[in-house]
Amino acid sequence: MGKLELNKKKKKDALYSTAFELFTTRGLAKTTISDIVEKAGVAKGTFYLYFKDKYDIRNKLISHKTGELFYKAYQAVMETDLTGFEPRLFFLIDYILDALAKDKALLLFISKNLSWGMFRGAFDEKLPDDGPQMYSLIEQLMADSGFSGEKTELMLFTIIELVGSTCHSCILYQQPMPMEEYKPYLYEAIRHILRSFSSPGPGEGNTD
Amino acid sequence: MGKLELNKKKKKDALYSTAFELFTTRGLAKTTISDIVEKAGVAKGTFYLYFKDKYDIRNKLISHKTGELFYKAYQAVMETDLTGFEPRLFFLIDYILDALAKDKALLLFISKNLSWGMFRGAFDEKLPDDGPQMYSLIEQLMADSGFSGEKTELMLFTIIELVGSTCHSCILYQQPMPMEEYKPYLYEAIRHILRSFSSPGPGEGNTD
Amino acid sequence: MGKLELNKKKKKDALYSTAFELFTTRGLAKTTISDIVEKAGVAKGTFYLYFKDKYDIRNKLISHKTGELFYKAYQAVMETDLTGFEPRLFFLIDYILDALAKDKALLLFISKNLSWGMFRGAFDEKLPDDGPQMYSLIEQLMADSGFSGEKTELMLFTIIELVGSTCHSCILYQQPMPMEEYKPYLYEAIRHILRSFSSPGPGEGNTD
Amino acid sequence: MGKLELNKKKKKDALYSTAFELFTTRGLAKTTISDIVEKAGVAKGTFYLYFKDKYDIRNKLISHKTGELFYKAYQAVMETDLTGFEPRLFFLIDYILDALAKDKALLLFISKNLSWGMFRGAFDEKLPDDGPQMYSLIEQLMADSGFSGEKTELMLFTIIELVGSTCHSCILYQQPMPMEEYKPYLYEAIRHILRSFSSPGPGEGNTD
DNA sequence: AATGAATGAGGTTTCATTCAT
DNA sequence: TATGAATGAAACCTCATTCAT
Repeated sequence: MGKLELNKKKKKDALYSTAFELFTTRGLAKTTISDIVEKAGVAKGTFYLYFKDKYDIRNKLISHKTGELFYKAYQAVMETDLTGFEPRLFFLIDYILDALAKDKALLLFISKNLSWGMFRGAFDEKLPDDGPQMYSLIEQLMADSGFSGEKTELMLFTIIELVGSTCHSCILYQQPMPMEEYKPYLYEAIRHILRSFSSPGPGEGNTD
Repeated sequence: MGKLELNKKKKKDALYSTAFELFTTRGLAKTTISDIVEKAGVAKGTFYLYFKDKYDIRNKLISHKTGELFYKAYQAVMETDLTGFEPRLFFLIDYILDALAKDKALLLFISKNLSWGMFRGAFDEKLPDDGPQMYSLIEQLMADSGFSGEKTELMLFTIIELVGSTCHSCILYQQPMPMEEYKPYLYEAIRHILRSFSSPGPGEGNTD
Repeated sequence: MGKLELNKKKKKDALYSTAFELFTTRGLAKTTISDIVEKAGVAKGTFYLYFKDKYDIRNKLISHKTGELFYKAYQAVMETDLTGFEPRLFFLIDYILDALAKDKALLLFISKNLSWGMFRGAFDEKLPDDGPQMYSLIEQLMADSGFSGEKTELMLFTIIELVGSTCHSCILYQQPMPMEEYKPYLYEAIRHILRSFSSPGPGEGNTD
Repeated sequence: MGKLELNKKKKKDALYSTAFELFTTRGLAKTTISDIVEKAGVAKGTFYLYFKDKYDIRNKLISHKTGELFYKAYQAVMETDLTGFEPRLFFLIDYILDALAKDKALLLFISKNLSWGMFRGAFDEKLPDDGPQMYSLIEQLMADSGFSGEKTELMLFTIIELVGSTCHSCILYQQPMPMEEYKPYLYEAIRHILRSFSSPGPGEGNTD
């Protein structure tokens, strides 16, 4: 990479990290492009060389940050000796919840975006050099764990929405209780949900 | 109520309904106070007579609309012959999901705010003449159904977050599938969650 | 005075005193009519029954407050045994300076308006029931003191401007020194000014 | 200075001179920022690039205009053959009074600000490229004139306040008489004041 | 005489975007 | 590529004033 290219990347990165800091501290609506470029130490015009507007850089950041978090969680799973889908899934959830509990700004930022849309590549614009997509990582995990079955997607959807939504409330507002206290109930609920998808589906089996 | 008072209420109501319409059609960020007052047919100063700013009227609207929806659902439950907590709960959920499916603008507006905070009176400012609070309605429902037990709050929290979060995705984006298709799985999952809270709690019972 | 008349005067007085308080604490520009009526506990429309606008009540207040101060000073002089113009003049100045030093808000308010214009009835609008005008009080003082002479008006003008201007700086900002320290020099200067007007006027006498 | 820098200065200067013109013709309160930028031919945003608000540009203008006037007066003194403090002082006063009599708008603008605060660098913000401070100019004049003595500052203060205050009344309102008529009396008074500071101070010497 | 809800002109201020350098 | 002064539309908000009650 030439000197020019390096310099270019440096400015872009400065914009990314500054924007993230400002979005998480003062919020999207109260962050202006002027704020970002000033703190990043680049000129106003430079911003427009790389991003269309505030929402453009926001979307790219969400996509990037979420992907990064899942990828780290996935790597952590792979470094354990765990086998089987369920243990690995709980490890993954645990990892993510811990990370978010430690970085509430991040949680607030990706917020309820930690949901299904993210997994299905609903985002049009990605960081160009982003790694593998999240959904494929989970599929990988399931394949590696010998897990396979119908309705798998629905099961994942249900679990992800439940985890994302409850952790938002428990971590950020300690409502109705802190995450650590709620976790046992959440995991128990997830275990039951897994079973609800393993047993003959609604309307399929004999429910007499 | 005198002529003056009536006129006062009329203006305020015009602001409320116009703001709701604009928020749900073009979004909060793209709705200006000028838009609201112009469409409502009142002067700009009048807006500031009743609301601090855009966010003030938004919050009051969310609180009001959510409360209204729950109250209607509660009333509908009471008009049925259903007895027992579970059937009533499913009727309530069904009622709300149907209402939201029919009014996606409302869903998008109260969006993921259809969550725990709403139930616990976390909102400081209510419409002055708002009816009973939502949480007390649910408690009423449970008491009437002879349902009582510890961890009831946790159970409600878990279910509400799951329903709110999944319906957002299924109704608004048909992701991963339309609500009607997902419903059987959701209800089955809820049934299992209910059971997970009925059985001895995590770490409490014998889990051999 | 009937009950109605009394009530009327009460409201007007409330407006006067509230306006004075606000003008002296937050300044004219930052005081709104809304502020005044709210604090005075009367309705907005009531303000317009008695005053044209903010500047109207301001002018009437200045005129009133200045006249009041001079009248008190005059009365104080009259209660002493002092005779002769000079001793009485210095007593008068002393009285006023002390009063202003004790009430800096008042000084700031009548500020540099404590000047010639005030003495010559330059103000069009007076408080209807204001007492005798200031200039006639001084004339009275001079007549009572057996003082009379040409150029008397010029002498008074010169002294009043000097006192008003220097006390503004010394009392409010202690610049270049506090009033108490400056006073001896001021009085000495005034004594010399008196002499400058007693001696043959400029261009009149033989100045060889 | 580059083309860009020149253009920048041109805009700022246009704002300064337009603001001065409007402030002096229609007054501060009745001049809006919209008026200024429109007449100056720049965009509204440009104003906020250089000034905080109306009061900011006003203060900078007062400081600038007063300094300019004093500097011109000082230069004029230096071009004469006058020696000794008193003749030079009277020349200086004369110069300033004439200038103000010819430019009543300027007098009204710097108004009673032509006072002690100005001399002691009480102003925090100056035009960046402002010349020497006024007080140091007077000190220079006194040093050059071989004049030195205690209480010099007090003497200057007394004279400046007297001149500033009386000229305001005489020039602007011809009250109690036009400046030209009052001048002989003013100068005679100043001569006496000078003597009052030359003779043993109040309470210091034998005044029998 | 007194009220105070309603007005809306008109002010201030912000900020995304452009473009000459 | 990078700059940052300049723009000006468009937002916000205030407040003196009116007038029906």
